[in-house]
Amino acid sequence: MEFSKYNHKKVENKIYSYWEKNKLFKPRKNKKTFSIVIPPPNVTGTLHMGHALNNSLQDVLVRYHRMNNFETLWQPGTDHAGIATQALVEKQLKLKNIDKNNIGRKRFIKKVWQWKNDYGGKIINQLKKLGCSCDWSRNAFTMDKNLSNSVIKVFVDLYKKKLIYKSKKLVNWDTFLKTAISDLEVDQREMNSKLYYIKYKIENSDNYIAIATTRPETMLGDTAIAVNPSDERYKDLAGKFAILPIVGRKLKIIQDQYADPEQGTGAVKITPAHDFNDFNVGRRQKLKMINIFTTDGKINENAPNTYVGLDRFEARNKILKELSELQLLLKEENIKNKVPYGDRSNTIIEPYLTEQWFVDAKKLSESAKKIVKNKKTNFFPENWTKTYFQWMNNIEPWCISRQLWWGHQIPAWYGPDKKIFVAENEKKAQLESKKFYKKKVKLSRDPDVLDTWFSSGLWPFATLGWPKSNYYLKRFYPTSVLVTGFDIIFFWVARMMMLGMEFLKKEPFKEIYVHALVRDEKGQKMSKSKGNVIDPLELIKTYSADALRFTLLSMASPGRDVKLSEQRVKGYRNFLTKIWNANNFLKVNKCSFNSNINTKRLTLNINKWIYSELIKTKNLAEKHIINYRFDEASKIIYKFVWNSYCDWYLELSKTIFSSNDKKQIKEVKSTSTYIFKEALILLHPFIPFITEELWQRNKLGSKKEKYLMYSSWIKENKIKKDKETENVNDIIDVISKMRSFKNELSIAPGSFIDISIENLVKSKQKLFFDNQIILKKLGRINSILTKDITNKQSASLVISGEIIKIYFDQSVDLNLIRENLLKKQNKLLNQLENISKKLDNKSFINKAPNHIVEQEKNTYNELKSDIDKINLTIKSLA
RNA sequence: GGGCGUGUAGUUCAAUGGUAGAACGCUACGUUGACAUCGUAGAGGCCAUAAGUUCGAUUCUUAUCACGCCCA
Repeated sequence: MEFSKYNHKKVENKIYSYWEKNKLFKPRKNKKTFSIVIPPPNVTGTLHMGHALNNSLQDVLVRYHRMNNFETLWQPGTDHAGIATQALVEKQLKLKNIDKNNIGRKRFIKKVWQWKNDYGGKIINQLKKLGCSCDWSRNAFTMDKNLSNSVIKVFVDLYKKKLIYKSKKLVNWDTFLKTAISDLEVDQREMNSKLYYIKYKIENSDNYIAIATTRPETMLGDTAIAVNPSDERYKDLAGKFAILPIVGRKLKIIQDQYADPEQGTGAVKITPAHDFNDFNVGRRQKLKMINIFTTDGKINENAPNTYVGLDRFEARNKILKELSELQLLLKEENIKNKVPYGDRSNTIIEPYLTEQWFVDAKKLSESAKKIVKNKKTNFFPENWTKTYFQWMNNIEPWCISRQLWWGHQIPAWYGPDKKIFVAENEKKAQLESKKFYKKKVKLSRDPDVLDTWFSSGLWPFATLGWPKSNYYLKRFYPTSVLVTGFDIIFFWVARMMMLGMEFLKKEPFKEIYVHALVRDEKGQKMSKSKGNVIDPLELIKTYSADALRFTLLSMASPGRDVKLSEQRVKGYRNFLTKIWNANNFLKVNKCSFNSNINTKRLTLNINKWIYSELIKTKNLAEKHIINYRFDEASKIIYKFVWNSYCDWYLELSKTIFSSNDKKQIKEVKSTSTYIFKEALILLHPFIPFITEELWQRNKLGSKKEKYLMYSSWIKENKIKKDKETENVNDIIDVISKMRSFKNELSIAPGSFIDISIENLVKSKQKLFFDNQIILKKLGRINSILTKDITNKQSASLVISGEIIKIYFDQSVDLNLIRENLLKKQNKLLNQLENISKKLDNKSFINKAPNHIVEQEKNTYNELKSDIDKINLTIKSLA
């Protein structure tokens, strides 16, 4: 009979719309709850391997809990990604020759929304291709009305608590995007740079003081020179003045611990407006702060005329040229240093003096730390706790304002005298200003928007409806687990913890499962520039979403990166085919899926055996899922389906099918389908598509459990230890050994042979006779004899201390057999020697635990008996 | 400089205080009315190096050497 092959391309889309149509992803009321909020992908994003891993993991958890009677919510959504989205739309407009400044803020934002509505759903559809079972009816977006309301409320609230403030500070300034960014968005890259040694003339003297700098152009903003108070070389110069070359400004030579006598010349120029360390020196020493850059990194009017308008790097060259003409450039040194780059713009970040809004992260971090310390929130793997604390303990004020248009505009209004009114809307701000000024004044709103991570920080509760109280918030907050990559522990996780604790007084998640990065098969980070990016959607197209998911899950070992190779995906695609074909086998044998079986009343050993294997597998898989060991869980189920069920059980069942025993056939028919059905249920969280397809094809839904997605894993968890299931293991062992023995002796594996079990004990003989149909078929045995045939060539096979004689018609090389046996014997002798050494060791006998000693003694005896039997056999070969 | 992690079969990875397992790859063979996207069998490892703890270390401790990541 010919069967159709599994075609995932036809199946997966169809199945997904079936789930959606029947609204299966919505939470169903139940006693226990389980909830996850998705790490919202950027609305500009497309699905990459990181997403694929992240969401496969979440989907397994969600599907597992949904099946097993938890009221389960997977809250989805996307992030508005301020900079990325604005840049993207700006670029598109530019192609149409439209400048955003010409159309103005309002119209520009309209354009962004239009883009979002047209293309923003792309990644959501890609998540669907992966099989994600999010409740899409609740799909959220960080710029949605209700989320915006939460953002405003949080801002106003924190401002009132003085946890948000405005301040003039040095910030990381992106001269390309013309906005401030947070420290986390700065990438420190090691570069080959030059250290320039420059002479500054001492006032009223012919002497010079030499300083070293990697950024000579910033000298235009120098306001002092610092030396270390302990530095004898400069004792005399301290307090005097140097003349800033080119500019001519007088610079006081100050003493400050910051100057490191070991570095450069020991004297250091101080540019408080353009260097974080110098800024601190400037504050301590009350120095003037001179800003020399425009927002786009050009020299401003605070510099000599010839420099104004020059780009910062042009200015550097011009300065160097001029200094060398003035013979003030002492030398250049090649060095390696860290240069700050903006992770979005890829340009060098400028420390820049501006007024920005800050969150007092230090205060907020206290309860966020406490909750982890008290183990209300746990990291898995646990060592991420350290990373979390390390950052929390050294937390800096968080700069939250961005000079962008796309995002949550800061709810702050300014009066004519720059007095700040923070309020939920303009009306309220007006009211407050009226109170203050005693009359109506014109207010202007702060043009800046909030850092995107500010709104993502509210994600776990804002998406559930906060600040309104509703069923979802009450039911699903705190969420059960956050599944995320380690790269955003600071960016995102820490902030959700802080804001969640501040506003809900409860931790946002009970557990944080931190997964690794997906790399290519050589262990390299995937990047477009390297060209080693594997597109998950391509893999889905070729091998199916199920195969991709299974691959990622089986490789998700804690604390290890996932090195993805296409071969693995292919391998798991084969697994799907295997399942498909097993189903075909059941159909060939007219196994009906609807028959009820009472698993307690199984009579056939093989049925009892496969049932107990099923329970074992379920127990382990359950344990592994709860412990986030998806690698182990997927492996154990894989092994059960392929090795236990297909390789052995179905093979064994063939012997029954070809017999005449109607009763036995009936039991096998119903057991095989029953086990298959249960296997589909176990497999479903990992490979939802093919399991659903088979569920439907076989009409496995009952009235009580219509949907596979709602079918619980089997409840039974006791594993019966009885002789009958053990017998099956023995039979399997005998068959395997027979096969390998034949192979070693180069006997055609297909040939039927006679064996004699004369030397076996009675109970073992019984085993052989009880299972002779199986043994004859799978072991390819003609007849099982109880008397030795003396006139035939034979060889002896030793199985756990028992000898079975095997006869063959074709002539076999006796030397081959002998060699073979000797090889085996040697191996055993080595083992025996090791064990007897142990047993001779008195301290081992005295100190090792009893059961280990017993165990060693047993192995010793077994080995000895095996060796003796082999000896006998070798002798008999003569 | 501080912190974290990883070195186990050709490759990717597990497990374990009582001398090691899987998958893929490789080799040989192909008998069976589910399946060649398959079956059966096989080869393969001083568990990075050194010292210590222990009756016993691949496993615990320390050091060294490699590699990776994060923070300054």
